[in-house]
Amino acid sequence: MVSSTVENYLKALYKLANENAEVNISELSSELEVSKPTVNAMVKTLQQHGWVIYTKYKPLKLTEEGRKAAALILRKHRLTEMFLVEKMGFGWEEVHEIAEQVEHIKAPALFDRMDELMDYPKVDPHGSPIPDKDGNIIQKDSKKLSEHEVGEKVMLIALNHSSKEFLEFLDSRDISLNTVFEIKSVENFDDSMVVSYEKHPSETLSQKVCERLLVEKV
Amino acid sequence: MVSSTVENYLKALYKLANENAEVNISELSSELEVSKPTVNAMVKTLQQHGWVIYTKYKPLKLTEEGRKAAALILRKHRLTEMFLVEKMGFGWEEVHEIAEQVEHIKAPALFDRMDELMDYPKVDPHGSPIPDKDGNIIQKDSKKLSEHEVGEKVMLIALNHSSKEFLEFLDSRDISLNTVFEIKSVENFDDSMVVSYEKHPSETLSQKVCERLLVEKV
DNA sequence: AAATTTTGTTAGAGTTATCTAACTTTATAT
DNA sequence: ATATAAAGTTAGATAACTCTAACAAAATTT
Ligand SMILES: [Mn+2]
Ligand SMILES: [Mn+2]
Ligand SMILES: [Mn+2]
Ligand SMILES: [Mn+2]
Repeated sequence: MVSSTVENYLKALYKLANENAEVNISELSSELEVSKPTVNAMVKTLQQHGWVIYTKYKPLKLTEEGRKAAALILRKHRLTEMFLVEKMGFGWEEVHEIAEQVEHIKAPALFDRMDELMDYPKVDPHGSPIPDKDGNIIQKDSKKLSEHEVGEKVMLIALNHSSKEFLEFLDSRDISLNTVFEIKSVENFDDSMVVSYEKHPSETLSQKVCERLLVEKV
Repeated sequence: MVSSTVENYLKALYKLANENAEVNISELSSELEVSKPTVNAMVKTLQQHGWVIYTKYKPLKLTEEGRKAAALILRKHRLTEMFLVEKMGFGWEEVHEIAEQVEHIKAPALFDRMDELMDYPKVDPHGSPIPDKDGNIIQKDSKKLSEHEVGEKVMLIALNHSSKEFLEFLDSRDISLNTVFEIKSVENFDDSMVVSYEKHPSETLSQKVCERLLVEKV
């Protein structure tokens, strides 16, 4: 049976492959905060599972089977997060750590039941898509808030990175998924934006924040 | 952090200590289906945690701290089982395997939330008591059905052993917790009992079954 | 009391997952 | 083109958890 350690490497590889197609040992090493020799050894395990194509000194390529296996772990992670929020009353900033553990549980029925009880949600509490049982994943196309212009009205549909600190910042400003922003102005100096949204007639968001908010035009 | 392997040894030790007070390496070895040298090594780890008193060639004694640590794992196991049955619609025969994994998750808030959502249940789906947050456990006193006599009316409050096969047998006879039996007769030859209960005017239960049903007089 | 069986320990080894140190290969800069 | 830096690999070690084989101690039987 695949250990949670191996599953975490696969997940990290999947994440990096979504950003770059080809992935370096070094990237995986810093993503997972383990040494390069450790990654080097683990890559051989991933290869034995048919999840990665590996040739000495060449960048790693995730295979289709690897992509699917990773998506099925993400499915468990995201169903868990959604279940914790929707059915158990946790805040969106509390669920990632728990899901990081629960995603390794080998009990398909548990996750299918969560799925059913929530009536087959399409996204997790942070707006990330939930892969289906075959590992298919529908990525809604969205743009960063920072790429939009003054006067546009956009709705928050997902987050780019979702650290606890960032989520708590959003909570403090009453920003949640589906919040509709109107862009009032963009500061040339630091690319910060002034936006308005329900109950907040004027709020300034730093560029860092605007890059992490994925929105679609309304 | 304590690994799930170590936690499983502690649980097994707790279980055996409840039956015998003193526990042998051999007993643990067969309970967990690992070799005796493996147990011998692990006992030294348990000792380092202060969970067991160990002297070469002497039987093991669970310490008070060990008892408490074990009870807290059992708490997570049983809350999980109850949650799966009460809130997620699983059958009582499906939940043990899942709980065996979930009990190792390090997220106190998850289990406290389950507890709260179920309004602090006292027993799991098999009638076993759920320890409180301090590891205190209230064992309801009950007798085996086999120890009762003709004419008595008793209610099923817990199960002695709860293998999937046994639970499925009970399902097939519509026997569940709180079922009230009236003992119609006891067969001297094989100690089987004929009982009646709701919708079952006459059902024969083997001695093996009667020994696994924990009941109290009504 | 001696023999036998059961129980427990030690020794030695394998697997997984990790590290550091040293080296090699590839990429980048001068 | 050469030097330097970055990336990748190999070697060797450690910790956790497991095994089998061999031996020692304790308990049981004869
Ligand atoms: Mn997450
Ligand atoms: Mn994880
Ligand atoms: Mn159980
Ligand atoms: Mn377990």
